[in-house]
Amino acid sequence: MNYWLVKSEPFKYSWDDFVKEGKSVWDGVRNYQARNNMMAMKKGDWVFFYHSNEGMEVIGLAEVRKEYFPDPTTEDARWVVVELIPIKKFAKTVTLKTMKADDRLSGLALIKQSRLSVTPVAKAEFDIILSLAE
DNA sequence: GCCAACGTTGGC
DNA sequence: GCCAACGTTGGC
Repeated sequence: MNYWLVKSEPFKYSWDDFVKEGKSVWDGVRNYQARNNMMAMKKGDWVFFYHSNEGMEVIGLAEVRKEYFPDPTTEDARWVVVELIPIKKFAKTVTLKTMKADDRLSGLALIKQSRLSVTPVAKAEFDIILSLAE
């Protein structure tokens, strides 16, 4: 079991949109590192849902329902998507500020590679963020 | 294959 | 709105 974090600008696609649809095909990723992370996702992996730009916080937990397949929004065979389903919205969101201030999370890929839209989260980091969210 | 120019992301 | 970080493109 692995853990991940995906970013979305809430004006484009928010947690509420995600819940309303009940699932999401994570399309439009056009970055090799982000794509490689999606290709490493296994069914049942857990994924933090993060709001970038507005909010700047981890808002909920999702799960990988379908492993990677070709991105239906492009003819280009290089790009793939995964399908995610919402699990739960957190009682307390975890802000970027909180995560940056926590020494235990200094290695978080979200912080170190701030532009990457799909990042891995270590088990220890996952547990810490989850504990801050409840 | 190098690197300057350019575009995009996202925090502030 | 600004700009740092960084990925991509294209000329050489």
